[in-house]
Amino acid sequence: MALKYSRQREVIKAFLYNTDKHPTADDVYVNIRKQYPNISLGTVYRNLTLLSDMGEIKRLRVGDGIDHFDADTSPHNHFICSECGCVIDLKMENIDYITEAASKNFGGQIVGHTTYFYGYCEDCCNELQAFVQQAN
Amino acid sequence: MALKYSRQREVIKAFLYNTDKHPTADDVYVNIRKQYPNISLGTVYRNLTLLSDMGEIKRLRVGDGIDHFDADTSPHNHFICSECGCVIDLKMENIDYITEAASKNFGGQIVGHTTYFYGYCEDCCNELQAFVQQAN
DNA sequence: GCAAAAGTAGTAATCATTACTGTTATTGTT
DNA sequence: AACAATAACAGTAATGATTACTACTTTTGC
Repeated sequence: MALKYSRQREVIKAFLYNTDKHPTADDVYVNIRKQYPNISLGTVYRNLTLLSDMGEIKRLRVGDGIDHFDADTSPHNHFICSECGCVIDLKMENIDYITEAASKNFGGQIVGHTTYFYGYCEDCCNELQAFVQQAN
Repeated sequence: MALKYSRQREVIKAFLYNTDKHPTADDVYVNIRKQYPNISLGTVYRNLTLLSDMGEIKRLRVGDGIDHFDADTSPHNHFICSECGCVIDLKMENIDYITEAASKNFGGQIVGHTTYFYGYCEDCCNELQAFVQQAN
């Protein structure tokens, strides 16, 4: 029941805190194995679930069928590139007021929302533009 | 290449059009098997993918790791009950203007968004209230 | 230093989904 | 109506992310 220290969990946490990407369990596993070749994929999954249950990290279901994880638990929204699949933090105003709009004409209770924006990231926009120019 | 008629596809489409629920592939499979015991799960998956690629239905990734499907392709938002997992259509004003808020300070191009509201559905709210009253 | 309990590595199992394969149904053409 | 081309199917095997299990290792309070 009581939580005990584990080096593996610390390493996983440190890895997440030191990236602005939004890695999957396998991303975490592959990267940490460079330094700790013995770590088990099950350990990575268990600790990611544990950390997100404790609220220290956030689990993102971005729609590609694979869970991503984010050490930044402050309220913010995400963008997912339809081309390369990358996940990017958005610096935008708070839009939680949309829950009020949703609460109208609804019998139950709305607690919150998850919003993902999609489109083309800056890199993919540039590549696409280069491709079009080359064609001319 | 050309699309051919298939009874199975028609039945799948009809089932989806006659429910206000948002069934999973397995829901569709189980229900249609009552009438067509020979239908294959693979056929259900293939046709659901085909229909959603053609834009006749919409694939919903509601965050439970299982794809749900909706025959209503008109723009509307969904609510997912944190208690029972049900998916409900929301009758609410259009909130697509949030993409403008997201586009500010963003280098790429934002095409759209997927927003899911969560909380407790009417039925679960009532059950919860009954439970609380019973405790007093 | 020791015992209780939490955590781990490694592997097996699960579950949704997709791919494959040999057969069946549809369709445009005689 | 019969025919050939090909889309679609049923049934099954394979895939990929995730979870469960088990015997061993760490941590921790005394």
